[in-house]
Amino acid sequence: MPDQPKYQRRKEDRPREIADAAFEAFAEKGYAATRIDDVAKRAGVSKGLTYLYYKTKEDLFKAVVRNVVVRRVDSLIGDVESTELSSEEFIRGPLLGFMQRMPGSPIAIVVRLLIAEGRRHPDLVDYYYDNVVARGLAAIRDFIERGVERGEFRPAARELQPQLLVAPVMLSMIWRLLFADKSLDTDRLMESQIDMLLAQIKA
Amino acid sequence: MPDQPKYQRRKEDRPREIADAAFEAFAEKGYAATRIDDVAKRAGVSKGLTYLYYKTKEDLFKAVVRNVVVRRVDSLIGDVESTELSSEEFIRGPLLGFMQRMPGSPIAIVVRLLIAEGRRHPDLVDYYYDNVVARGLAAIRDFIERGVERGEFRPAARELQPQLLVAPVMLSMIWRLLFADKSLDTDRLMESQIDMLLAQIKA
DNA sequence: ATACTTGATGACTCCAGGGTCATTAAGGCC
DNA sequence: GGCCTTAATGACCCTGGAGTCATCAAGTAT
Repeated sequence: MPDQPKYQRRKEDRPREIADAAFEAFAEKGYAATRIDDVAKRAGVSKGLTYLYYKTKEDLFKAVVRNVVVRRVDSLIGDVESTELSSEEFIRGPLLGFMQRMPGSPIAIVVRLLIAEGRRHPDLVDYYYDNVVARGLAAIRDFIERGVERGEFRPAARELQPQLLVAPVMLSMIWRLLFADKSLDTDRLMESQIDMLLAQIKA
Repeated sequence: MPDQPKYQRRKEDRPREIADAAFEAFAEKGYAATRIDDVAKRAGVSKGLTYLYYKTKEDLFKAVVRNVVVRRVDSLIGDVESTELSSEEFIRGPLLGFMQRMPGSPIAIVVRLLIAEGRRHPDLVDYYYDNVVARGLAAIRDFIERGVERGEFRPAARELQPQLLVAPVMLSMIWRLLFADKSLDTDRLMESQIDMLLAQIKA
């Protein structure tokens, strides 16, 4: 019977592991119904340790949201600027692909958590707005502006509300969160929207 | 000192009054954070009485959702069929108006509650799907079909996904629930979407 | 007026679960 | 190998809030 130690000390990795476990738990049950004990078990850790790294359940919640958001957003926005495709090619290619992946991504779960708990965490909502919404909208506006300057879009394209592009993504997210079983061709939904928008703004 | 009775017995009205109070409370705080005691206070009633009419907190929640849903949906769907306007006039008039009112209506709050708590109440989600979503989508499809038959819409309009009309409503709801302060011209958003859709399907 | 039914009350029970802390032992250092 | 720091444990505390029930009194029937 080799006496393996009861645990390893892994100060560096614990916070992330706990946050990941918490994300899973929150995703499954929502904030209120998630038990810290359950988070700890998923992370393979005692309840007490969770409180060593996160002083309260709310702290943990905030860490989880910030975590997911930060990990995801930058990559996308980088893409928009680095591409060498024409505007239309970019929209129908990488951008459409990204939009289609959104409803199944962790961002969708963060959105649900925010809708559910946002009222009680206004600072979190602000954080999300600044780091995801505002930056996303700005990126779309920049992209349109560039298209206009290149002569690919009509100048009137500047009046377009970026939210028109986001709306079917939002609906698809909610649809999948609520009606996972009831089928809806969310990919086609986004394609159609892009068709309509391009028809409006193409030079 | 007139000896007014401590309470009246109002068997008939209590359930609705309690459900209304509960709706308010759930709207403000969400399901988990709402205390039955608080609901009772808002309804001007003792906690015990709440349990006379609704056996558990969950029962109360379900009653609230069913209540709001039932009260609202029928009126709308009736409108669609009774109108004598042309299809375009109807869309740009009453339908647009209805869409614009959605984000501020109790339906928006029910949507938030469902997103937050839906996972744990699948029967409620089904109920909502059958009574709101399915019927709403069917109404839109019927409306399009009628437009095609009248020669107002191109036959290809039949291929249109009704969700394209709903998407900006959804986004506006979520936007207002989360970012009440950050302004967004949701009315214009819906108008633009309708412009685009009509451009696609008009004969 | 008196008795009876039942709508309504609110003090009470009970426990789930967030948060604490005394204790343990991993693992680095000399 | 012995010592020390501190990551990690888990038994415990304690509050808040869902749900109960003995009791009261409003309204009704006789």
